[in-house]
Amino acid sequence: MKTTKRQKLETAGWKVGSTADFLGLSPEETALVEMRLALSQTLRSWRTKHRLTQGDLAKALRSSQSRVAKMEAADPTVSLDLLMRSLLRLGATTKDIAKAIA
Amino acid sequence: MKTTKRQKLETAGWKVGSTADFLGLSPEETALVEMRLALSQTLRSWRTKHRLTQGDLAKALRSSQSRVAKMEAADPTVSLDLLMRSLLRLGATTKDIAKAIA
DNA sequence: TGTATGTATGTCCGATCTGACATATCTTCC
DNA sequence: GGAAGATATGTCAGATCGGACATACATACA
Repeated sequence: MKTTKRQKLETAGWKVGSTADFLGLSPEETALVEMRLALSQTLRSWRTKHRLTQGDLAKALRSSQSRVAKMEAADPTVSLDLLMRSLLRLGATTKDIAKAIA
Repeated sequence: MKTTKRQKLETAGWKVGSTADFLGLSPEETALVEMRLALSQTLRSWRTKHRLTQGDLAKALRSSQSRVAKMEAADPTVSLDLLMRSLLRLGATTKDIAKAIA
């Protein structure tokens, strides 16, 4: 794993090479976690770039502030679907999403 | 829209430029449909490449033949999450997925 | 310190998704 | 034509997800 990715995961509270592996996360599960993280970070960067609060974004998405917070926290109860839908509604393209998760 | 993409959509039963637009699909919704299609096609190609039946794949995924069929048909009841999880379990990487949806 | 603004966390119930089953519709042989 | 294997379609109960609300925590500033 590249150092940058490891840092991202650990920043989000995942101890790569210790906790994750100890928990027995399979490659798929790890990949899903990484995708969720990548998308959540992309979402936050889009939001802050536009100088929006989580509440503002929630309104734009017809969601709630708490859910936006969970999205950005890569909460397990947030699906990739929701993250992608949110990004798309913010004007992101499939290419942007592809770039984020690659 | 590029011709190739239009063909893919129409092959799957979507009349791009007629039904889709007539139904008033927003850009996000269209993008989601396209992603689902791209992933479903990738899934089918991976399966056939491995010479597996839908039943075989279902067993590997601990799912059912009918759900695999729906996945490959880009059925609206199938989430992007499920498609991605399935691809990952087949050995695809996040890069493969990114390439598929881009 | 206290207030205002923004963010995080926990819970709940209605909505959506999923595996499973039944059954229908192909294909490909004989 | 018909049997066998593969794929498609419809339905449903249980599982997961999502918006909403309450509330806790954080940061800034007077």
